[in-house]
Amino acid sequence: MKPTLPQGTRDFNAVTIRRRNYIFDTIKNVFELYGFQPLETPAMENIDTLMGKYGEEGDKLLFKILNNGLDRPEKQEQAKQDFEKVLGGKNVEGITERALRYDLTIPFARYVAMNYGQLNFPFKRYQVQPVWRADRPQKGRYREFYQCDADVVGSNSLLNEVELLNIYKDVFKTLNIDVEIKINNRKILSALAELCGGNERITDITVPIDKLDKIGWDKVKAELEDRGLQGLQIKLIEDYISIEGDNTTKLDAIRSLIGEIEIGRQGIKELEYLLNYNSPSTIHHSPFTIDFTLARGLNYYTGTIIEVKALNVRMGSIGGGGRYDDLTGLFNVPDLPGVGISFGVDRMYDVMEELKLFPDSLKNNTEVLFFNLGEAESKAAYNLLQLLRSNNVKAEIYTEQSKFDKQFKYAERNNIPYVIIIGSKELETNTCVIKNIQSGKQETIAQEVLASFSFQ
RNA sequence: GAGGAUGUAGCUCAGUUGGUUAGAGCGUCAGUUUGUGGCACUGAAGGCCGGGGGUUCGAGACCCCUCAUUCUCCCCA
Repeated sequence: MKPTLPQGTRDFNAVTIRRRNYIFDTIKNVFELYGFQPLETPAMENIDTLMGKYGEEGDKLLFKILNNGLDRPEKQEQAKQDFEKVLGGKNVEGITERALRYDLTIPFARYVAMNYGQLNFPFKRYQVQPVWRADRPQKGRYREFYQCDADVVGSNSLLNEVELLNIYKDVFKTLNIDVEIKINNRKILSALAELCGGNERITDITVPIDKLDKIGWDKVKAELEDRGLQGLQIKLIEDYISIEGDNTTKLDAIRSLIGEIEIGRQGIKELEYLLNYNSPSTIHHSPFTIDFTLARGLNYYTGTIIEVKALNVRMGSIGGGGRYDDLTGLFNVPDLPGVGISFGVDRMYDVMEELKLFPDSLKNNTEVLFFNLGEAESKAAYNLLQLLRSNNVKAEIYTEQSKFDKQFKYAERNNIPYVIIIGSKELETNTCVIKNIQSGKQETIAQEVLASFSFQ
């Protein structure tokens, strides 16, 4: 058979893994630095845990796992009936009762709800694991990809937002990725919705304006009309999205637009708090940008919302997050507020590769290769090999007794800087030849002093 | 879910208005060189031209179907 990969999945070679680990390690270090503790959850969850949490679209994108044992004779009749229902578009427990995780937030909420009694609140966890979505793959979109999340539950304090914003700032600064960190507040959008006829309009308003930078005002306007918004309301939304300038200017403008509404005032106050806390003297030079068109699709967000966009490159968002007042309510633990952020590592990788941001020092591999030039020769080499390893020198031996040509090429292609040659001559005199592949220089030394040779 | 592009050697790709036995570069293997790689030269192996059907005297090329990859929209990280 011809081997292939499932659509949207990838193998990772050594170089790629080293680079990915560089990103993972950077993020994890910052998470730990801010006092977050690691958590891992299973690749699969009960399907009930995930269904209905990501909107209609999300349900379609869940990878569902077929139950085992459907072919057992005593189950076949039931299985056929259940499958009929599946064909009608329903999920039936008899056919599938598990699904692959779609994000890290809902499994975390499930975990918090299950362990509510044991956790020490405010509870801060980070999680670095793959998620799966049955989306159609394209640039920057995969069916299996990693998310790195940090969340805090059990605290209403905006200090948590301050922390998370600074985590974003620190990670992208360390990795040298130029980003725009955009923030907004759902309460401001709620106030706008209220002015447009009620809070239940929020989706009709946010979905179109979220697309503004992509499709332009005319199309946004058309979509608003389709969704039943009318003259004065559309004018208001136009005024809203037309707000421009630095953060201070934007705050002034939004105040005069929706400042009459209580929830809007709250949202503005929160936004102002975050910007002042992070950069008290120079609000306009803040690394964070107010973006009133930022809405975010997930409807469980209730306060601050954040999204990170890489500059100088065409790529969807590489991170996002926000505050949710009642995530665990879905699992019968009400009134537990939380706030979290997520890093999209695979997109960050693509951005860094495109902008050539990976340091060369990541090519960390074997330092020494012992040639294999015969039975007795390789045995002598093997003893020295183990000696070097015990001195923490990354070393290997060529396991085939091949021509020099081959062994040299192996060293070259694997970027191994040194080869050590022990042939019959060296065997007799208890010496070995150390050759630097790059410079071509070589020297013969006694085997007993090899351990103190400095490879660099 | 909607639309576009591309499938030819291990890899990257040529292949003219349809015309003999399908090519190049890189890589692989062998040799020049049995204890010294990179460079050079010589030679070799390697192809159901994604799959199926059709048009034609004749299809890698044209038409239809199908599969795969990729990009855009929707949505998202």
